[in-house]
Amino acid sequence: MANQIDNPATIKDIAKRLNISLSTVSRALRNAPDVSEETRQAVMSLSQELNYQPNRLALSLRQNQTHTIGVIIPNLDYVLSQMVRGIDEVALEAGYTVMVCQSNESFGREILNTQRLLESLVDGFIISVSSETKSFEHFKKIQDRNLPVVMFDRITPHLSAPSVRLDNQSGGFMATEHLIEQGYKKIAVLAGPENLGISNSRLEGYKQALKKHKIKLDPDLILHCDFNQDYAYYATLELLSMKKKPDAIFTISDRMAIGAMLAIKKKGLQMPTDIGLVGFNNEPVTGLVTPSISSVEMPCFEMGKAAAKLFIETMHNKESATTIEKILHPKLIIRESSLKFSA
Amino acid sequence: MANQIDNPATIKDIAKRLNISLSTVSRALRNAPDVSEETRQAVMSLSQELNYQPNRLALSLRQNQTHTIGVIIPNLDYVLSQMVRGIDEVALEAGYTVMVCQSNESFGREILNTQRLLESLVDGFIISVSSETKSFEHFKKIQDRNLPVVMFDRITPHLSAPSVRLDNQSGGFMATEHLIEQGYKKIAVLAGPENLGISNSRLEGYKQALKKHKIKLDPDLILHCDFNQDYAYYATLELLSMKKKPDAIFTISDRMAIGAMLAIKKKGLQMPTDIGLVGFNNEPVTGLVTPSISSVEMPCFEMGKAAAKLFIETMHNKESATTIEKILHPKLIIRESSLKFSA
DNA sequence: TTTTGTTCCGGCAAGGTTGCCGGCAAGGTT
DNA sequence: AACCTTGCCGGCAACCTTGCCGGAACAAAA
Repeated sequence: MANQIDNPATIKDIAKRLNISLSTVSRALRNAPDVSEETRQAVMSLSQELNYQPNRLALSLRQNQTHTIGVIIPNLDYVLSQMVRGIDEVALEAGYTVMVCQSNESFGREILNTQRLLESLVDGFIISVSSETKSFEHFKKIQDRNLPVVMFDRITPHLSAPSVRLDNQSGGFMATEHLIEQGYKKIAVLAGPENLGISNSRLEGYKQALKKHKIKLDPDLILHCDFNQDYAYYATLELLSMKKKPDAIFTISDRMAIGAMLAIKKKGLQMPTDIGLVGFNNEPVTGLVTPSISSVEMPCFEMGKAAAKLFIETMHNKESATTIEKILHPKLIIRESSLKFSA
Repeated sequence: MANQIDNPATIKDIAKRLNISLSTVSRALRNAPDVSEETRQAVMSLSQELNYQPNRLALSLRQNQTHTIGVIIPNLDYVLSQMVRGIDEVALEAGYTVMVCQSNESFGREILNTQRLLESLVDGFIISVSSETKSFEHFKKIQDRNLPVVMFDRITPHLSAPSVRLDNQSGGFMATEHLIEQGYKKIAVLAGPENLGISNSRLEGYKQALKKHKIKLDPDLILHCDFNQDYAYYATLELLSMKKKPDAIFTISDRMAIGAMLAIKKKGLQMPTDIGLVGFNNEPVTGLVTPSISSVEMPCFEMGKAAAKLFIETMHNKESATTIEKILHPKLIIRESSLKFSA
């Protein structure tokens, strides 16, 4: 029953009680070689008794590292929550603490977050960029300080840093080819913001699938809109009002798929007979709505873990190539919305 | 263009360049009174030029506070994500940084998180307890260190701390009374884990509504199960296999409502005609499934903000009563699953 | 005996910041 | 002339820890 009431015990307290110097206590605690077994025992047992724990601030100040990772993400939706959980998992294991900041898809907020985390003296960053972000100066400031950065999910070529991402093109390809194989002829895409890499890659996969199956690309069937249910709703209404309206839609996210679904229902059309629909992310909601929506699954949790692992590797050998790119693979989950010919 | 390449500038650098003492620089930067206007100007302009920013570690070490709040939550589902966003919002505004740790509903993990955050020397805690937690010793350790704690959402009477919560009883009452008014006679409840306060309060509201409308309480219609879609599914199947099966179900969360919905469909029953259903939380998914599910809405974002505000108040006058309890109010959102008599 | 080596320990500085105290000079008051 | 105020500044200690260096004590080798 040591006095837990007072402030936490420090090395100084131990030294005083044992009548030895600070240095000796420090060495004893760190199992340094030049301490007699006797004093080491004494220090150890007293430190246990006093429930000594090294002061992280002092340690960080001394060693110039905080064992903290700054994580910047656009929001905390289903996908990113899973990823954060993955990051957390690995970071915890490796003795790091994580500071998560949401940019709320705002460029200004992202800059502010970067700023704040730099002030907090984090040891490095794991970043998924906001959809609003077109300039990357604020991230360069991180690299100016020689801190490691890992990008994940929403990566950008404008920043040279190791990254973890999905094979988005493959995902787009799978979704589109599946629709083609189901007999859909005029397949539209609801793509995300034009400057967003993941959106464009998925779109690229779409184009690739059309090409493979010798379907002519119709630019009118490609709509860019915000990553957002409402926009997708109106965009779909628009699509369905075209003279030669599409018979299938591939949306770049499930949020958008939901919007599209609502619009399709609004128009009184049936899935999958009148129109096919495939989303992206495989959020649980896709399995719950009627009809259930096919979607491209992304290993979110794994991706978070991979990002954290890559970060820690980068941390340990800073000289490593910045061009490491870890790519995870998607999986198509087929549900009612696109299954014209059931098995 | 100062040398941004090197390590961040410190007070010492400024002092050297201006040939004055550290103390004077420190005072000048803090706008202390006893510095001549002349030197203050010099210090200010040079500090701008060198892009000086105080080292937070040194500051924290000196002032014994880190301006960091430890947040412990059971997971990052829809509800808690919103709340975290609210906490973030207020904390950022007040100059605090937030460290979020997920317990994953695990008692052991919650203890570990507490431990880690204490080691990180956070200035205090904002906590929503895990459903597994029955002992609260680990939280007492926080209070032993005299750090402020605010509980939110899932609060417990076993820890005396200011708290922010929903009027859960009222929520349970609203949901149940609504079902009664819609003509349902045998209303079952899928309650959460027995030791979870929010679950019991909602259940209490249910009982209160029955009492008000002079409906006899049937203990067989109250099932406790985990906060979880699968458990709810099986529990509902069980309910619907009873001889005198219920004609309505109130679930303590939307996750469970989804499970119940799936079971109801599995049994081939129709909502709202054969059976009514009301959930809790008003997650977006409730509006998307067919039939859409009525649910009790909870102001998550506001609750997060309130928790952070309360924390900051508690922080500033530590002597304040620990019994402050801020209560937010729910709102019933009526959808198809319970609307027998549409307007 | 002197040299060399070993074992253990203490002192000091550093990391960046602030609070307290004392000091110095210029001016004003008795 | 002796004293006190005022304005400004520097030194030192403290927060807690670790790394480096030097030194004391003693034993073994020359």
